[in-house]
Amino acid sequence: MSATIYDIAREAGGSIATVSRVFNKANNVSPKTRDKVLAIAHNAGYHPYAMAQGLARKKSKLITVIVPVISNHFFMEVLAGIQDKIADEDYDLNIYNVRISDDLDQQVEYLIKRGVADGYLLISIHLNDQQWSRIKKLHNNITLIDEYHTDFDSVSVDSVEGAYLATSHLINQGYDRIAMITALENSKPAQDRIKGYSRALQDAGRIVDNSLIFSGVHYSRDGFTERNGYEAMSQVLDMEVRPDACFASSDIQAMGALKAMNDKGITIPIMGFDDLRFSEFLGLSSMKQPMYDMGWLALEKLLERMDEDSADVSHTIFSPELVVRSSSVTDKVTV
Amino acid sequence: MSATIYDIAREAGGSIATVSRVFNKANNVSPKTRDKVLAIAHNAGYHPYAMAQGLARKKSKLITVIVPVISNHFFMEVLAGIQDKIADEDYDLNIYNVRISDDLDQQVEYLIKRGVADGYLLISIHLNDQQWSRIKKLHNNITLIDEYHTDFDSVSVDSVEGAYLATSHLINQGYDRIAMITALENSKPAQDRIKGYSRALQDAGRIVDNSLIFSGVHYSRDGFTERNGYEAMSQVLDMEVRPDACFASSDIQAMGALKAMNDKGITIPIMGFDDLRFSEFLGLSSMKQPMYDMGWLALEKLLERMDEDSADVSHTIFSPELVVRSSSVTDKVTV
DNA sequence: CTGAAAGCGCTTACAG
DNA sequence: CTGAAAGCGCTTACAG
Repeated sequence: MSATIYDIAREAGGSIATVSRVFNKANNVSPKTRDKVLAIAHNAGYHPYAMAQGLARKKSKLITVIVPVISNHFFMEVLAGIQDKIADEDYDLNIYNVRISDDLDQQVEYLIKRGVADGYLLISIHLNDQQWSRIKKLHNNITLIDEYHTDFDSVSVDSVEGAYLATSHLINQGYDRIAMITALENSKPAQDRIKGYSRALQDAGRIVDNSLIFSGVHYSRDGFTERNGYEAMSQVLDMEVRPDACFASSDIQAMGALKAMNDKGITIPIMGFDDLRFSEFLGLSSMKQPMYDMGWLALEKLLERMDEDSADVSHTIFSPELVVRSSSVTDKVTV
Repeated sequence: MSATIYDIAREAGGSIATVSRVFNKANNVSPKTRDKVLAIAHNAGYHPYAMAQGLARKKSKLITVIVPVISNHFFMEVLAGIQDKIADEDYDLNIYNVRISDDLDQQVEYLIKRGVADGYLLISIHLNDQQWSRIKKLHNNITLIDEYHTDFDSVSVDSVEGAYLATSHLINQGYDRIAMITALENSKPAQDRIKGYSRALQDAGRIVDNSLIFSGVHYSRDGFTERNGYEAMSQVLDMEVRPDACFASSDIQAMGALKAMNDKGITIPIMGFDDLRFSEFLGLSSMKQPMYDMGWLALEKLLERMDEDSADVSHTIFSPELVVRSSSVTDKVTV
């Protein structure tokens, strides 16, 4: 270890309390003393040891973000919002990754029990009721992003509605046989999007045909990959009675689907979901999720909660917004 | 705070030393005592408080990754490698973001001085000699990724060579007027790639024409964006004497460039740099960087360093690999 | 404005 | 196999 508060105090001819005050920006230190301490500290490369501060204060001035290892574009954008917001605050951010597996809840519990942060932002962590109630007992300052539970503050997007709108957009243009490209079966967002797709069809008086729902073969990242979309679209195009439009459960899959269509020389209208940065450059129609805003807002909520223990639980649910580009527009598609 | 070691010890009718031993997997505890402590602890939701452990042990069992806020695909892939590697180790990972600005070195210094981690992985942090030597004094366990400095273990890619190979690939196909799309002028990788581009031209007996180097207008994320590439390519295509090929300093810019060509109905051969996941699905030729391996290897080096203080400094420099797809292939491009 | 002292929750020789 | 005690590096009433 390098210099400690004792070293600085000795050299400055003062007490450790004074050194501590200087670094805690207390106002009850004479300018003279302050400058002296600061100079010596700078010279020695001294800075209070975070672990010791944390223990003494019982506060770490740290916000922990917990996110699945499947780091994707969604997470990157949410994180950008969090980072921009925290830049204004007197907190540090640190990010922990958890693996999506059976012990997901244990991993989250472990991170919270160790108790390094003053507040936690959980992104895309989906647990069951019982698991959430165990978590609830561990800490009061937890905000959920991309997940909903009555006991926690949360910021999420209505995937069901988004898929409903996307599918309706296709229906309204007169398409008959609308295929869907989905992801891993037990992925929460994937399920929600199938639900919205099905409802839209039903509300339009159509029958939901499960043979029109494709999922590819490769499931890395829960199937939200270009490859998965490529495979699924290949299957779609190989059908005897070819679908005349397609809704993909993510832009990243839609991108693979676009390539599959290109390789086969067949194009059908397609919609994605997410509206990633690059989608505009693919001419890909999509459902826009306010990812950046979600991150920003979630942190804001969390900080409020940390201030005000007893505030009512707050839930914000954004509605995805239809963004129409060339990929789903009829006149561009029909020859 | 919730239960402490004292609570558990009291309830178990033992001393805190024993409780501590149980949680530290020491072998000198009777099975009976161990089980009892574990049961009580589980019930109380107890786990040693990381800050206290860190202070007492003077070790945190933590590796910190420091990365610019400009989180991009490169970083995502590197991180994936780090994460997969650390899964086998008895360490936790946490990620801190720093802003790219004049006080970048200060931010890094601050994070290291607070001293929460046992080792640091710095990704894409570019500093000058003087700044690096200050950092060097702060901690012995620091590994650089995507940066080279004699004093630190490092894992990087030869951007100059990569750009050289990319440009040569275009030259070898007989293109005459090869434009380059670059990024922010003072971005290190951008500079290196211009260098490689220029050298390749010179070695082929060509003259480097600065009016063929375009950089777009928008510089968010240092100019490594779809938008920037779109703008730059629009300029390229508007030239009176149009270039007959183009090297873009990143795939993300190449993607925007592809769109610009599409919008104008003009196509010229193009190469990117990075070989991102989606590039295969765009048919984009590129220079492959082993991002995942870089992350994995860097962590390995760091752990070795933590074991063996005095080992020689180690540098690994990967050579990017040419990946040819349809975007740069002649017969597909010339009508 | 400054200092002495208790306390934060743990780990780890040391002694038994 | 177990316990008493010192120590990790700080913060923060309390007293002056």
